[in-house]
Amino acid sequence: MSNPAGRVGRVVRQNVVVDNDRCSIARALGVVGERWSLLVVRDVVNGVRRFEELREHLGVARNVLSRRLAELVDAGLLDRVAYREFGSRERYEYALTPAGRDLWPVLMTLMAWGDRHLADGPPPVEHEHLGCGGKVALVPVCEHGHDVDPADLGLRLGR
Amino acid sequence: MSNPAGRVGRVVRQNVVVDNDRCSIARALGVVGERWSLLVVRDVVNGVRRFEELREHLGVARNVLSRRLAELVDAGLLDRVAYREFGSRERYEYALTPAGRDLWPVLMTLMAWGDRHLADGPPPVEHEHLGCGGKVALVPVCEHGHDVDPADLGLRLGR
DNA sequence: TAGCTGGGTTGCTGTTGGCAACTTAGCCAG
DNA sequence: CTGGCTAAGTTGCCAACAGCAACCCAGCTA
Repeated sequence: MSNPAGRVGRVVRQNVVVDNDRCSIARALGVVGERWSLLVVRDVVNGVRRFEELREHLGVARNVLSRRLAELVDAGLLDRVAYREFGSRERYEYALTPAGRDLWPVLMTLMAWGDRHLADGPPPVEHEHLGCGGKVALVPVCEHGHDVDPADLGLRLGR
Repeated sequence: MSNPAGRVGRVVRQNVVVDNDRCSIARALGVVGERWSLLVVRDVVNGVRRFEELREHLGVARNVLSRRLAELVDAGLLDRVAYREFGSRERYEYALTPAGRDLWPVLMTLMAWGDRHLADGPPPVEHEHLGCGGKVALVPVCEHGHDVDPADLGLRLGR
């Protein structure tokens, strides 16, 4: 590793370079980094759970969706659960697992970035605190309770 | 749109479905959703700025990296800036634009998710508040200052 | 003048994405 | 009990993109 400044435990602002296959970002992207994965998760979060609904809303080819869903089930982000409607045979829909549900902050930050940098109007969707109706954002806070200015954000290598 | 519950202004917990090309998540993924984009941004954030360094650290093919960098410059996430070292000709390195820098929350949430769900040990990197040394996380807070429990997070359609 | 180095481009090949057509399982109507 | 309908796929084919390796190019140094 060509990382002179990145000694263990040292706080640095740059040149914190982790071997790529140990990096959690790289690993996360290995699971949800493919073309439709996060959009599928987004739709399932939003209540679109069935194959045909997903295909129609996403405009994705059936075989691609089929593969993506199988991979997401496989990766433990979705569960394939049976359901049956009146006068129809048993079918399957897709539900989030806890791991899948935990992706909501990723979706939220992506959405915030898109709202900010790619918008052509007001944000089409906002997150809201059901308790009080206020808009919700993700803010960086340190374990001692300080609000953290992004400029004061450092990286520390673990052991 | 097949979205009976999603009337404008109505707060709902699911079936909030936005037309795909107006969705900020879809747009964001259109820019940073391709295979190496976020990893390149991550490396540039971490101080890896030059073509050869990026290529070596990411293990990506030159032509692919070349294309990705051009696209990221094009999309306004990176700037191609000249530099010159003693005894070398002028070369170029890549620096984050404000829009690129604003991706840090996306990287942070991805990292947190990977740390939580794909880890095989302690987190290799942590974010730290340079003021006090405390670990930093992104927490959902509403505009009225309440900490928001993820279970109390709703979606609201904009106009 | 020849060689080195960073930062690419070009050509070839293998994998993935996308479309369209076909399949399958159960329900229902005649 | 035959034929049609629907959701949820599967299969086949083609085009686009990723990956690898080889080559290029501009300026520096020897």
